[in-house]
Amino acid sequence: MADTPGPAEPSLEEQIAAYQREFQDLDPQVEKVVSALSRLNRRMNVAYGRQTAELGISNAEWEVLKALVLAGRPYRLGPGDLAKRLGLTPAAMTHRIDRMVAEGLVTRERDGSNRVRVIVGLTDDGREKWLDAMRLASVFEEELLQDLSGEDRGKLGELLTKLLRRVETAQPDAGGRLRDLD
Amino acid sequence: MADTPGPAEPSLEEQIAAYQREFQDLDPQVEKVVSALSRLNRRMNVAYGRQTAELGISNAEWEVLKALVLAGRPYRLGPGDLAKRLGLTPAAMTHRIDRMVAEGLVTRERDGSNRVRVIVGLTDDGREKWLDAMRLASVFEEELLQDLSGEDRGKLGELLTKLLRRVETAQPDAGGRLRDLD
DNA sequence: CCTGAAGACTTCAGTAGTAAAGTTCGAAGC
DNA sequence: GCTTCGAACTTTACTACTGAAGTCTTCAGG
Repeated sequence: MADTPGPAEPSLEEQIAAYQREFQDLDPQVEKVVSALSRLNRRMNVAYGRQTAELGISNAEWEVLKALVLAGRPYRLGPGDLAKRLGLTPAAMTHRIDRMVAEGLVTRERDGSNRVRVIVGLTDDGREKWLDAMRLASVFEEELLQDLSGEDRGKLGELLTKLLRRVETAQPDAGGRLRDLD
Repeated sequence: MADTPGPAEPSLEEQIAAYQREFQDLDPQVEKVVSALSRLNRRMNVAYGRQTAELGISNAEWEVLKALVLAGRPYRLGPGDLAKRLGLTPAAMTHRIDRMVAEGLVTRERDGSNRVRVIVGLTDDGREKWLDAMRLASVFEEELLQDLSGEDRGKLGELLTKLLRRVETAQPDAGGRLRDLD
């Protein structure tokens, strides 16, 4: 009956056209960049979610593993620090760590020298999971960029870095939770 | 006391270096693009959240308004269709619409010809909010891209579109919820 | 007509997040 | 050496989303 079996999502081009129609004083070039960025990110998150699910972890857990590994040996950070790096509230971090300890991906210990401090450490199992995830991710990322020449990849990295610098100077530290408005 | 008052988040450069250290078979050029994309998106969402909060709505509500406006006049869509466009489950859509109806941003009616179908329509108030949000967003987006020449903006749009095309063909319709894996 | 299957939305139970209050320990002043 | 302040994590109450089950309507067949 429905002539449109999947109305679903309009294409990027249709969306740009709709913006022009509904809000004239908008630079289509700018809107194209912004819309593509946002869609791209959604798609990438879906892809990562698929991959981490394959490994039996969630994207959220993967982020924690990533932060610990990127911190470098001995792969230990406090919950507060982790929360800042992931852009979560400390409360959310507490719960996430609970789950990950239960799954054996990380350990939670009290700091010897300061008993109110907690230290989250990567287990061997956690490190293995991270490596597995990275192997999958790197294949996906290479595929994602496969249509771009080496030169284009460099250019893209450079352009994105410029944008990033701009927002980062505008929002000194948005590493915190989303609502540090007041 | 702490020599590192805000350990917070490592810079993009530090992060790339850490990846090289921890996982050698990774193209730094690729990782730079991917990391920049992900950070950029986080920052942008923070910025949008700040703006919509200024208008007394949430980012989630803004997305619904956006979908309705972009659908074109008469600015009406069913909850199921909306859910697909936003990448949510129908259940989440029901609740979101509840809130937005209560705030007078949209209306919920039964379709005359098919009484099981529901139609969500934009109110004048909702359209106003969308316009306000767009004005703020377009200023922000112009600022975001201000360091790029017209040529660079075009190039960036083109490169991002290439990536998008690649993921969209790889994942035919990920417009649905995140977990259509099984 | 009545029945059964399919579609579209809603309801329910469970999970993960935020904000704010609570707890515990360490450090600085008196 | 007590006491108070502050830092770091946890707990509590609430909000939003997912997946699955439920309800209601339409449509096709006997």
